[in-house]
Amino acid sequence: MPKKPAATGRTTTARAARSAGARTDDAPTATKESKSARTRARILDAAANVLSRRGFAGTRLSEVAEQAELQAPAIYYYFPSREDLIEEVMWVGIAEMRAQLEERLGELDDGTPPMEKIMVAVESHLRHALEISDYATASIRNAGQLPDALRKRQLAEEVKYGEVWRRLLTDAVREGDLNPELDLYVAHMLVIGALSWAVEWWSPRRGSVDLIVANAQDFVRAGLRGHDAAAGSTETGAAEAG
Amino acid sequence: MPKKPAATGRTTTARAARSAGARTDDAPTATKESKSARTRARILDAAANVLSRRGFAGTRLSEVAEQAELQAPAIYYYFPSREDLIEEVMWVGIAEMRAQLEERLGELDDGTPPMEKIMVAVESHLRHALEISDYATASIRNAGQLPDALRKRQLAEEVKYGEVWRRLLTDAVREGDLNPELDLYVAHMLVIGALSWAVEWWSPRRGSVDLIVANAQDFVRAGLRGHDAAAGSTETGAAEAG
DNA sequence: TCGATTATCTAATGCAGATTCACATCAAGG
DNA sequence: CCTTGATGTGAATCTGCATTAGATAATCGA
Repeated sequence: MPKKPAATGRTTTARAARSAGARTDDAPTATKESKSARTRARILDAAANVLSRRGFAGTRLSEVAEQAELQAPAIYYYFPSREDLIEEVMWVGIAEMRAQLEERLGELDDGTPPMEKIMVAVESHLRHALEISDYATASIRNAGQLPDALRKRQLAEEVKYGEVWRRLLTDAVREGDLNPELDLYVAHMLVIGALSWAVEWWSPRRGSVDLIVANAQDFVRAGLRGHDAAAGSTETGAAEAG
Repeated sequence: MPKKPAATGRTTTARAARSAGARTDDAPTATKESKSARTRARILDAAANVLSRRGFAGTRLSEVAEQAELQAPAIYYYFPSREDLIEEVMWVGIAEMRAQLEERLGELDDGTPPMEKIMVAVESHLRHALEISDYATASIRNAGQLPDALRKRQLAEEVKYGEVWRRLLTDAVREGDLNPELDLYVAHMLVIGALSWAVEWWSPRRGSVDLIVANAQDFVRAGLRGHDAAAGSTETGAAEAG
């Protein structure tokens, strides 16, 4: 009966090490558990990748195993079940997203205007989704197809991430930077949608991430602010009968 | 050996029937869209619904059958295989979307300014996705997870739908209605993303579709137009082909 | 080198779900 | 009624895949 490694691994799944890319190895003692941890991380990474491409139901342990360069049953040494593995990917996906966002926001000057913070958030979201992480893609693409049981933690993280955004938006409102005709929640979702959708169409051939970021920032800033004229001429003959 | 009904039938739902031209039989029994056709449509509708909720790999024929109120093997009387069934759903999804958009655009005055046409497109997309059709939701959510073999037709339709939008956007550019800093393709995708994402978060509890439409229109219009003070450095045209 | 703990493999097991097959049922006409 | 084709069914295959069991390898402290 072998002792399994950190079953419900939460933070620091050694993938933090990979993505942050900060250290090769700093603690001598860390090296020992590092092999096990690294295998676990390899599996998790592979799962994220497969999940992002195949979807929840389409994620086969055999494919995960192949990509992690081991045999499928070995996965059970690190995760109690397929569902647990997937759950962790989904959860880590958004958690990292929020972590990165808060880090970026933390680096800003106290006096930074709300709209500028939103621009930072736009960049953070896009870069994370496009450059860094299959986790984010997996998380974004599969949120809608996950059985409720698996969704809990992810949902909680999603809420937290949403709250950060929400705060930015309300700050912007207070500053008068937001088109007053916009419903805050709807606006929030429109922005997140514009950004999240990028994982569906972007590829390096579509232009540099920098280009995408710049465009998205322009688009979101203007969209949120609204045109001066927007206050008056909103009616498009479409939704007048509220 | 019973004679199967129109194999590659497109006359599926009443709605679909009107949208595209048939390419197979209709000469002998021109007016026979009765029970058989309706059963087929029921299956297709059920498949669209299941597909939109479960994803490609998660779509079980048993669930489709249950929703269509028949037994799973009966599906094979109308569709050669699970994949064919799914393929048709995906394909019809976007085809209808485009059909509706072109219909709406066709109703407009010749002199309608480009930006207003875009507003109509925004409304059309949202209403179709939110109100009318599981097909659209299924199509949107699963485009990224479909095996290439199944993707072909859908992709073709997607391109056509994209071309309609593209035309609207280039017209707006000609009119000087678009922020010149925006890359056309990226802007297009940002808009589609903001709209498509609605299927992930909207529910009647989030507000009326009218509200969503109005907000989206404001957001998109302002976002595309850009605001007057948008000055800076850009090398638009980086990804300007396609 | 030995044994113990850790890590991983190969060969079952068992189920779920697509597809097939061999009959039912049903509607309409003779 | 009885035939015939259109529809549909229930039970039987066949396969893919998660999960388990039972070894074997690798690592390491002594």
